[in-house]
Amino acid sequence: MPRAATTADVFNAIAEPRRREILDLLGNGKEHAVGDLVLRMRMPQPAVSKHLGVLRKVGVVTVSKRGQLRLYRLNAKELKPVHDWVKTYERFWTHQLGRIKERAELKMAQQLAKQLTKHKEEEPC
Amino acid sequence: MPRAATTADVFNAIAEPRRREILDLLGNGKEHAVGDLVLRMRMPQPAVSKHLGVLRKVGVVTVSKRGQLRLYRLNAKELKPVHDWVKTYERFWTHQLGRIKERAELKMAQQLAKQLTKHKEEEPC
DNA sequence: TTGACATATTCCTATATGGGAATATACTTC
DNA sequence: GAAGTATATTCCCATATAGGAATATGTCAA
Repeated sequence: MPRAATTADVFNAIAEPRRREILDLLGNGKEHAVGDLVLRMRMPQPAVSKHLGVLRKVGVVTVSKRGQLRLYRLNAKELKPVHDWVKTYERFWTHQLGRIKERAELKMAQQLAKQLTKHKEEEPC
Repeated sequence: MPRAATTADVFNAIAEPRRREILDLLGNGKEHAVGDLVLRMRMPQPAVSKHLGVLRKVGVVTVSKRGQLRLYRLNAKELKPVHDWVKTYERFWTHQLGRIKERAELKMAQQLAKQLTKHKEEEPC
C-alpha cells in the first residue's frame, strides 16, 4: 500500500507546510481570492490552485464564485479532529508549567469575583 | 519535487493513522516493548518496527534497550508544534460555545475566590 | 467577436511511500 | 556453540505525490 493520499483526511492535508501557510493566511476568517494568495505566497498560481484543491477536498476551505474570482474561506471546524487528538498530549508539556498557570488562574479568579460582586446586576442578553 | 518524507517533520509523521495509534498506546507515559505494541496493534512486527522508526526519527518517541527488548516511550513535547499551530484555530469552534463557557468560568471564579478568601494562608511550596 | 484576465487542469518526472516476505542482527538460555 | 526469542532491515511493488510547463476553462470589457 502506498502512502495515503493528501486528500484522504485533514491530517494528511496539513502535513504540507505550504498548505498550512495558506490556512494561516485565511486565518482572519475573511474571503481571499486566489490571486491574493498567489501574491502573498510568492509561488506560481497553478501550485496554489493545486494546494487549494487539496484543502477543498478535505473540506477545510470553501470556495464561492464572485465574477471571475474564486473566493476561498477557511472552514476551521474541520481542523477540530487534529486539535482534539493532539490536545490529549497537552498535559505532557503543561504539567511543569502547571503551577505557574494555576497561580495566574487563581489571581484571575479573584479579580473576576471582585468585579462580579461589585456591580452584581448587569450583563444583558 | 515529490511529497516530503514522513520523517521530514512531526506533521508528516502523524499523518499516518497507525502511527497516531501507536502514540495513543504510548500515551500513558510508560515504556512499551515492541512486542507489546505488535500485540495491541494486531499488525505484523516489521510494520510496527517501521512505524516506530519513523516516529523515532522525528523524535516523538525514544527507545532504550533492556536485554533483548526495545522499550519505547513517548516524547510528547515534540507534538507541541502541532498543538501550537492548530490551537490558533480553536476559537473558530469555541466561539459559539464561548458564552456558556464564560458563564461556567465566572461561576468557577466565584467559588475559587470564596475558597481563597476563606482560609487565606495555606499552600506549601 | 475578440482580447484580457483569473483560475483550474493536464502532462511530466523524480522521489517516497506502506505493506508483505524474507532475511539480518542481537540477545538469552541451554 | 546451537537453538530460540525480539527486533530491525532489505527487497519488492503499486501508488501518489509537488512542482514546472503548457494548456484549458470561465468571465469580463470593448
